[in-house]
Amino acid sequence: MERKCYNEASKCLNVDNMLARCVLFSGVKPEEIRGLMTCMDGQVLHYSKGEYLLRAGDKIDSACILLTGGVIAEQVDYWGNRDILQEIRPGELFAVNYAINEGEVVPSNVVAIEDSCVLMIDADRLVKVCDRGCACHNRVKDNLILMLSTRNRALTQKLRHLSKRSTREKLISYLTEASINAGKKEFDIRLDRQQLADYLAVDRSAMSSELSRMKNEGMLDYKKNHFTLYVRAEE
Amino acid sequence: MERKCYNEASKCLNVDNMLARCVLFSGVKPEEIRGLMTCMDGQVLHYSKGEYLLRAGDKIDSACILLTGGVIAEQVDYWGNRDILQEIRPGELFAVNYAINEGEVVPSNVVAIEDSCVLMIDADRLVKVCDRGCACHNRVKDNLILMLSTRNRALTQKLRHLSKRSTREKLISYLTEASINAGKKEFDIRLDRQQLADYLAVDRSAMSSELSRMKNEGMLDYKKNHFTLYVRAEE
DNA sequence: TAATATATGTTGTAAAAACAACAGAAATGA
DNA sequence: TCATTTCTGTTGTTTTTACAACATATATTA
Repeated sequence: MERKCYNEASKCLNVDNMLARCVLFSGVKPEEIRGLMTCMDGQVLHYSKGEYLLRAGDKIDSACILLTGGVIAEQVDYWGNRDILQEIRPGELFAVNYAINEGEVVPSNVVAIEDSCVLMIDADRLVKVCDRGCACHNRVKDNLILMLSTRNRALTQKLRHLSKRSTREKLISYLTEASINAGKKEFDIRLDRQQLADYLAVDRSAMSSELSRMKNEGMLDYKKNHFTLYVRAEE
Repeated sequence: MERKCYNEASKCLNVDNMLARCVLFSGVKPEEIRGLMTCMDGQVLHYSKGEYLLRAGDKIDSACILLTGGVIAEQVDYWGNRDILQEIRPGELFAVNYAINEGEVVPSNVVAIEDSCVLMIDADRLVKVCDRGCACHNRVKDNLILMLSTRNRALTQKLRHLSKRSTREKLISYLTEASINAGKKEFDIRLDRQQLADYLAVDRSAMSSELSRMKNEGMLDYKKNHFTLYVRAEE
């Protein structure tokens, strides 16, 4: 695992444009990125395939952006069962929540599945606006707030569905939300059946059965991704 | 529902000290709060018991802090079934994620269960640091990042457990995390059985049975809130 | 268009969870 | 200390879900 500062590393990597397309740097011009990296002291670390970037239990002080390669977050339980939580692709920001809140430990391993370059940005430098008071640093901070807030919404939403005990209740929660978002009782959903089942953490075929039971009961109608909800008198 | 600016309303409410204890205003002196409220144009709204602060589907541009009284967030599905998601107490910040991301609709109703006073802060004014460049405004922004990040961690963590399909897997996920946090295989948990069951969205007695099954299999031992995990060879 | 692949729905069976009812342990308080 | 309440564990029954295997519908592509 070798370490370089961003401005040196970027000579070979040529990732300025890629970074400029990240939400975190939205509104920052590619040519401003290098200045930003100086003031945030961005460091680029190289990991070989199979090497661990983070291990469950670590405490960290830097947020990470994957520049090249690929890494995954994996959860390994006490008894050794492994579960892949997430695949992280170039341009994605990760570990930021644990870097900002330094006391908290990282809950999962992060491991390189290809040779990878990772940009590390110290959370304090990311959050505290530097003395030079550069406008783009403030912009990054605003972007960070937006990203955290967006993620928060998505998580809250999913959690509302997953907190329901039965498949039917999960479906009702999901479909109600889709209907609220659409602003009407007829709407399309973005997920296919398998994706929806995965999202709601249920079996696909069992979910299909439940949907058709609900259709028989007159609660709703659907064809593929198009749903219609019906209020009806209790029989 | 009547509306006043903060500095006027606070004459009767006397909530400067309470606000100063909120995480959002941590590090801001009580006497600075009023200046901050001027520059953020904080408005205080009064709602009578039963009145709706927000309805599912609304778009909003202000974050809310409950000053006095009590409100709840409730989810009502398309078929009219009501579910209380959250009780909000004085000092708590809510709706901030939907205010920051203006395009998104609020997914649940918020209704006053007592006569309540609510401080509304326009999200743009909260996030954009004002021209006067007051230090405490920047401090509030830092606090907001910390709050969003903390909440993000809690949600991610809960979601990791709830994404598991079976009670056993949920328990394994929860206990593994507790063990990682403790840094050893022996630890106390903060929740009692009913709270843990609610957190994992399973039935308490079924969860108790599962725990004792796991104990019989030699995976772990426990007494009340004290748990010990055992690695053991497959029999 | 035919052939193939993919997505969705259906059914019966096995497994798991919820539910209900109760017993015993621990905590609380008079 | 005893009575009462709260918490936890246990058991049997019912309900729900997962699972597997297959049927049908839809989409894709040769």
